[in-house]
Formats: sequence, structure tokens, C-alpha cells
Amino acid sequence: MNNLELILNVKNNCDKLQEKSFPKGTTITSYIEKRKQIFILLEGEATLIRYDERGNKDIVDFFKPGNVFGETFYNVNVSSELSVTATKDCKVLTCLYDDIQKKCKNNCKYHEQLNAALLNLLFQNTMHQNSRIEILSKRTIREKLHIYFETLSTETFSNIITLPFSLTDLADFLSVNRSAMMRELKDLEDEGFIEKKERKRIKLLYK
Amino acid sequence: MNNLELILNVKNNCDKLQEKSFPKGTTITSYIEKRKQIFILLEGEATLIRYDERGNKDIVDFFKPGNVFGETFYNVNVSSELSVTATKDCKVLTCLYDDIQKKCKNNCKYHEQLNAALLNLLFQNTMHQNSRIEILSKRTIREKLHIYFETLSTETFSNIITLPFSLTDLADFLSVNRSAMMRELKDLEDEGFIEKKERKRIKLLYK
DNA sequence: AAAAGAATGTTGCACTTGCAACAAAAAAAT
DNA sequence: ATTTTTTTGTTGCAAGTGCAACATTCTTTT
Repeated sequence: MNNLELILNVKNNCDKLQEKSFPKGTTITSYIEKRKQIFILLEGEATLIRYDERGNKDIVDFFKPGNVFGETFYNVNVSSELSVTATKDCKVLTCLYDDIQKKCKNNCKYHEQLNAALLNLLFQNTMHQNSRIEILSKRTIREKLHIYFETLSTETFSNIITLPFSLTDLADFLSVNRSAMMRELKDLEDEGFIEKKERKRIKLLYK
Repeated sequence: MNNLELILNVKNNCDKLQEKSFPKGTTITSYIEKRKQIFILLEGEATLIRYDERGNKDIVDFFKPGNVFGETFYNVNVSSELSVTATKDCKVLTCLYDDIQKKCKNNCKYHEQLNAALLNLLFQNTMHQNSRIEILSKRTIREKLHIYFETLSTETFSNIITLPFSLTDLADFLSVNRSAMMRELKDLEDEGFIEKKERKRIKLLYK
């Protein structure tokens, strides 16, 4: 059993975990509620978006099945609005943070399984975040694109990558100006490093 | 018992966890070894440093007691060297990643405790990383400094902050050019937003 | 106490990036 | 099928940042 299967098994046997569905376009959670929930994405795709004081949109994170998110992971002091929106139809499991550690009344054995599976998911999450940090810590747009493309490429074992979102959103994700990024993409193409195929599909020409 | 105490308790009762000491300046681990270890920092301070192809130094992360690190958290495909160096005398607990989930032969009950404590630490770690990502995703040096200072300030409940490292390293940590950052610091001071006290101590003048 | 090394502070210049504004193409909604 | 909205593509210009080079101060080593 992999982690998600393990967690689903727990859900079937312990009522602390709840499954919920969110159609594309709806908000799964906005990080303002007082109840500390954590969410595990089972199916679909979702993005964590921040709107700052001036209304600038930032794609803070991008979730795929197996990713974990929730208010618990953020310092609330920050004065900007965070919310998670389903970009495809989503199924999530949710539970209260405090319920994870607490044993059920019948000392439910599934909590131990939940702990183990969650630990694994969080390990993966940490890896995911680290590669995000690595991208963001690059100084130039070109370097950011380079690492991001490389990551996608090694994930799929292919030199043709498919972007998980629009170029507009990619710019937000890399935290760079969209038109500056478009310029850089064109330069990369002119210099023979990449080749644009269909929309959102790019062939990498460097080894 | 807090998380670190819990883990120390596990250590005293289960031989999978080992305590090690590293004097200031020594390398705790370099992310090349095949053995997948995870480390929990008990005392001291350490930084995760990357040297890229051109020898540029990047401060990838900065660890304080309670932080968790190790090869497990990084994609090894990246072609740059990562290593964790003790910037103060350090005590760490270390164990093999695979040993976390495996039960001991005597079905040692401490593994359950370890899991729970580790899960908590990882939750914190995730929060820590998220605030790092938030800083890095800011477009200007000024905004990066602003958020970073604010974070330090709310952590210590004081408007006088003490930088955990030199300004040179701070620039690496924020992934910006040092002299550009110095210029920005001077501007911030001229404009009355901050006031430099002793070395590494800065008073924030905005509310 | 002197020398070596590291961190801080400063500046001019070139280059990258952000910003704004717009046209064209594609996708979504009616 | 038509309209509306979103995304892509492009450009000039201004502002921000990186880079290099150097003087000064602080810290560590000998």
C-alpha cells in the first residue's frame, strides 16, 4: 500500500478523517478560519494563491495528489490573503490538526497508521518545497526557467515537458514579470535551447 | 514534554537514534553519501550551503534547534554540492530514514513516540519553509528585507531584531547581490524605516 | 602587538527586469 | 455563431539589481 491508500484505509475506519469534493473553480479553503485543518489532496489539482495589498496575484504553491496543505503551515501574521482554489475537480481528505495526535476514545489503532503515512507525505512535501526554494533562489529568469524545466523533465523522463499551468501562471509561480519571462523564452528559443511545441509543451534541446 | 524532549526520551530507549557532536566550523553532512540519514538539530546553529558550478556560494537554509535536515529532503539530480556546516558548536540526533518506519525487533514502543514527535517537527519545518518561500517570492530587495525583518520581529516580540548571521550571509540567504542589498539598507535608513544599532542589530521604525 | 583575514560600506556602470500598453490569438461563455 | 474573457506575444522605457573594484573597519590568528 502506498501512502494515499494507507490514508484512505484509515478514513474508512476512523471518523476523524472526512472526504470532501470541490468542483473546478471553487475555493477549498481560505487561510483565515480559526479551525486548524489540514488537507490531503487525493484527486485533481489546486493552487495556493495570495493577493497582496495592491491586489497582485501570486501563485504561492501548486498542489497535486499526495500534497498536504492547510492553515497550519502558514504564519498567520502576514497581512495578505491566502486561499486554495481547485483548478480541476478535486477530492480531498481533511481533518483537524489536533485530532491527528489525539487518540480516539477506543484507542483506535488507525491513528498510528495515519501518523506514519502523514510523516511520509510530509517528507515528500519538504522535498517539493526545497526544490521550489532552489528555483526561487536563482538570480535570473533564465536560471529559474532552466531549473524548473529540468525538474519537470526528470520527473517525466522526457525532454518534452508539459507545463501544468498557463505561461501567465508560470510567471507568477517563478515570481517574475510575465513579459520579461516571455522575452526570455523567446531568447532561449532563438538561441536554440528550447523549441515551443503546442501550447504548454516545450522541447528541451540542451542535454 | 515538548518535541525535542520527546525525541531525547526515545533516544535513551532505542538504539536507532544516535547523538553526535560537531564543533563550530565542521561539516555535519554533505549531501552525497548514499546512506539516507535524517538529522535533528538539538543544540547550536548550522547552515546548508550550496556551491554551484561557478563556485558561487548560496545559503540554502539556516537551521536552529528543532530543525530537521538530511539528504532525504533533496532531489539528488541537481548538479551542485550541498553541505551542512556548523556555525556554532552543534549537537545533533541522527538516524537512518528507513529505520524510522521499521519497528525494532522487540517492537519497541518508542517508535510510535518518535513518529509523533517527528511529525510535529516536520509540520514546523514546513511552516519555516513556507515563510522562506514567501520571502524569496518577493520581487524587490526592499520587500524581501521587509518581510524577513518582520518575521524576526514577530518571533522575538521586539522591534529590535538581531540578525542570525552576517550581512554578507544575509544577502546570500535572500538571494540578492550584497552591494545592492547594502544600498537598499542605507536607503531604508535614510528614509527613516530602520535604524542600525550595533552590528547585526537593527531597530524597525515602521509599526 | 602586528599581521592576516573577513565583514562592512560605497560608487559607477552595464545589464536585467519590471511596468505599461497594446495587438493578436485562443478559450470560454452566452 | 457571436460575444466576452483570458492568454499569448511584443515593445520602449524606467527602475532595480548585479558586478567589479576599492577603502575602511572589525575580528581572528600568529
